[in-house]
Amino acid sequence: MDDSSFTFGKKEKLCSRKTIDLLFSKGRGFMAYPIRVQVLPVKELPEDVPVQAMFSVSKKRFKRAVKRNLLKRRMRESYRLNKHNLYNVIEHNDLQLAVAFLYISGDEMDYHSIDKGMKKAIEKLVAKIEKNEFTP
RNA sequence: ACAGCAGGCCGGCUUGUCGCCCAAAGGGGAGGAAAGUCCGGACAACACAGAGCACUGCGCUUCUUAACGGGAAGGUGGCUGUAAAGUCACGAAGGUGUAGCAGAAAAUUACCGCCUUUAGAGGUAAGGGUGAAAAGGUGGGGUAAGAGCCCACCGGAUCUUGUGGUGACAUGAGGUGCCGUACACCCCGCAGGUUGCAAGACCAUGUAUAUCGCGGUACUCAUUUGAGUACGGAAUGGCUCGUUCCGGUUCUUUUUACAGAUGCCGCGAAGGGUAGGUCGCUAAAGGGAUUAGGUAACUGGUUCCGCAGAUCAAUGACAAGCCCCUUUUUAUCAGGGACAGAAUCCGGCUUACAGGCUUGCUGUUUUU
RNA sequence: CGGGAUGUAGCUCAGCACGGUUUAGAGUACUCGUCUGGGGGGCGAGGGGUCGGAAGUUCGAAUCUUCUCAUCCCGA
Repeated sequence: MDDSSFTFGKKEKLCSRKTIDLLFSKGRGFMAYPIRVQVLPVKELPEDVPVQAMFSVSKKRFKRAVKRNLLKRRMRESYRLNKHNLYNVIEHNDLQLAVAFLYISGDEMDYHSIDKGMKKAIEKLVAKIEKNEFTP
């Protein structure tokens, strides 16, 4: 684990509209309540990082932009602090992934509950990688 | 002191750990509404010789402003309130229309009643019920019975005129019996080209070409057309005139010549493709303090500051302390801290909002 | 982010516009009756609406005005 492993810069964010479209049409998903994860192995990410991630909260479930922003920020914070495990595994397997985290629950949860969910999600994802589900 | 009316301001604070965006040097990083997108501008692209009509919006006065349907101060009337105040309406002059049901009648009214009269017929708005609204009100005279028919007072309207005010208007004097209500339209004045930063400009990527315009080549072959006007069509536009552009009839048939167009090539438009980047993009009708003018909105001067610019989208998470609120006699503990997140930028309006501070005014009660 | 449209019976729509006053209407679905031995289908009758919500104008609002809440569409 190096020093920069708690950062979450622009390089690690999933920005390309094209890859997002591809992720939701071809990627595979699983649940880790209150989060739904959508994953796709990508050949050529534009930046030299193992994972590009994005976070999303439905407008239907939360009308107010303030609440959506708050939940996205909590998810991002939790991902930032827990991602090192995922990075290690991926570098071992020589992969690049595009990942989306969608907030599914209908009510506003505090940071600790979201953190629990995020840890569970990453564990599941790591397990799937170790079973070689994403190697083509 | 309590209750209330009108206005202004604030919109938790501090520290630590780990992070994000812009700049690359320090530094800076959500709001009063960033919201709704209801008005008005700036800015950009496109359109545009001009004139008239229509449509839409606004409509008391004076001022304010880049502009406004906003704001300030003020006027008149209706409604609400004991009051402070709030709210709605208001265009010189004039014209037209509508008012279901009920009711005699919704505006040149006559069912009952009253009066004249043999009857037919006529007069009448005092009384009646209907309705949202019923012919200014009270008293007296008058009359067949009644009525502004006449008179007094009161409430309006209108004309003449004096005074005050920049003005809307206010107020005094005199004249005229002139006297229902509500709404809408006509009319008058002012404003309005359209679309919006996903506007628009540039770069990168780059695959067949339907179609249209311009230029060139070939005139071998095939097809087709032939001056001008009436006329028709298109563009401009909400519509009309006008302007500009295009088409093209002429009794029929044949031959020849000339010129043009299409089939070929190039360029441009369009179409198709791309979904990446740069600019627009933040210094602005800017903000704070102070001062001068003005009742005020606002304007001028001086001085200081340089104040978010993301692009699937930053401005955060966690912890501790303080502050405020709720429960509790108090403290501890526990729970909670409104509405809400920039997206081209400004000026307003409207809507949402815990709690707190503050100025002026009104009413009631008590004391002096 | 910008622009625009629509909310009426369980469902799909009329009626709204410039004109305010009718019992808010049609199709389908539902219930009952009837024709049939029964089903389907036909015929007849019936129930079901605070016209998305709240204020205002008016004697009177689904309709006009203002605010508000949903849903949908278009734009590099």
